[in-house]
Amino acid sequence: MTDTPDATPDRRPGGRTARVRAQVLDAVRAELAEHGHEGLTMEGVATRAGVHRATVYRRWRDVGGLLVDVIDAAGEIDWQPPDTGSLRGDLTALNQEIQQSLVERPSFAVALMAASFHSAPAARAQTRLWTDRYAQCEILVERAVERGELPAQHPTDARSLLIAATAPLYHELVLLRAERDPRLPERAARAAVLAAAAGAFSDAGS
Amino acid sequence: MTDTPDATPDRRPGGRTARVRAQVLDAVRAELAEHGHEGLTMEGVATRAGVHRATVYRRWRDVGGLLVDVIDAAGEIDWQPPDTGSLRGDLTALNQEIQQSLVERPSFAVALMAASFHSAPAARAQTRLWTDRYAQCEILVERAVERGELPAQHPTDARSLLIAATAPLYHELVLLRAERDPRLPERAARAAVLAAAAGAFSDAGS
DNA sequence: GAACTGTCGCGACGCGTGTCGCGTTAAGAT
DNA sequence: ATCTTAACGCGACACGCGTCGCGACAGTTC
Repeated sequence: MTDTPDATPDRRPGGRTARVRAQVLDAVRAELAEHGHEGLTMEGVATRAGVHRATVYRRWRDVGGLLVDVIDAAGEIDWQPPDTGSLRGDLTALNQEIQQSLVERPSFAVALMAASFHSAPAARAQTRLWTDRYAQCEILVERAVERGELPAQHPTDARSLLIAATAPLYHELVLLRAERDPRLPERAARAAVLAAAAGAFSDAGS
Repeated sequence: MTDTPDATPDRRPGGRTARVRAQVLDAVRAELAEHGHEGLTMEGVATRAGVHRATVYRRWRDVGGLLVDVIDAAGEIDWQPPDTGSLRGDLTALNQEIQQSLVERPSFAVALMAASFHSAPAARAQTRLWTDRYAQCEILVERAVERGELPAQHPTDARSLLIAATAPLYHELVLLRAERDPRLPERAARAAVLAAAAGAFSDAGS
């Protein structure tokens, strides 16, 4: 079921094993923050964690395995979507959060994306995390419908709306490597809301 | 000026040098198509090109250098944006082209993105290529204004509109790794056009 | 607390990658 | 046609990555 190779041995989860895991995962985050995804190496993690290389190889197999464990750990922290009182405000706040995570150097989010190209398990873990986040954000659309900001008779596809609102951020900052634009979060949110109001995300074709 | 390390030696660009370059670049494309970006290795390229490893290292330095040369070569082929008679049709056609390039296995475009995370020169070359393509597509918006599909008094920011129309494709297929959705190109194009008609991409704030 | 066994530390090994120096070949100049 | 030298072929080398087998340690159970 899980992609995690052997990161949490169920046979003996006690003191030392758990301590080694915590040391290694902390080392991964520290190495990621210090050297970026480029400098994330098995040997560096092992050395920083004060653990032998073979141990890291045995339990996590490769860099992707380390990322999977870190991603899953990140997915367990409870995250709440913004609630500003309006759909446009919510999407703007969400975009600002996304922009912040993509612009900070080094960016943990960018490191995950880069690693996902090299490890299928890491890619699946990342997809799981983002799918959960988008699902959690669907309540933004529901609240907007309740407030009357969106028409109720044309049911809006929440996922499409959310992706339309957030995709330009990733596209500009990650793929096009553009400079940070302080107005982009608000503009992308506004465009998505206007499209939604025009029925762009209702199931009925034009 | 150019990021290309030493791919085109200006001292002696004649017969053998040019032939080696052509062999190596062909080998890069073939290896990319056969093994994906994962299996693109200097030794594999050298072997397939019938050239010694040291030659490849000397002229292209690393895998990123090879990609830079291939990307620049791809930018020299003349590409024309679609012209279907309507903005929505143009954007839909553009999105279908993008989707095709991202879905085909192995995907040359995805390989470039993955490589761009590991080589700054390759990333710059890719950014140059995409910036050119988006600039070429601005004519789609100009034609739409001429046809009266978009209001002329509120000047539409062509780049923002194009990114809003195409970003969901990359987001779904590359980052979220969703399955191919035959209706996504048309839907993303429609949403962008509706947002543009509502003035979402004009310079004036809300 | 004593036996059992999962987990870790340790060192050695194979392998692929990247570099270097030298001799050879061939492109460009006279 | 001959010379100069840029570019390539070749083999050897160093280095880091990943694996393996063994012994030691510590968590679990009785």
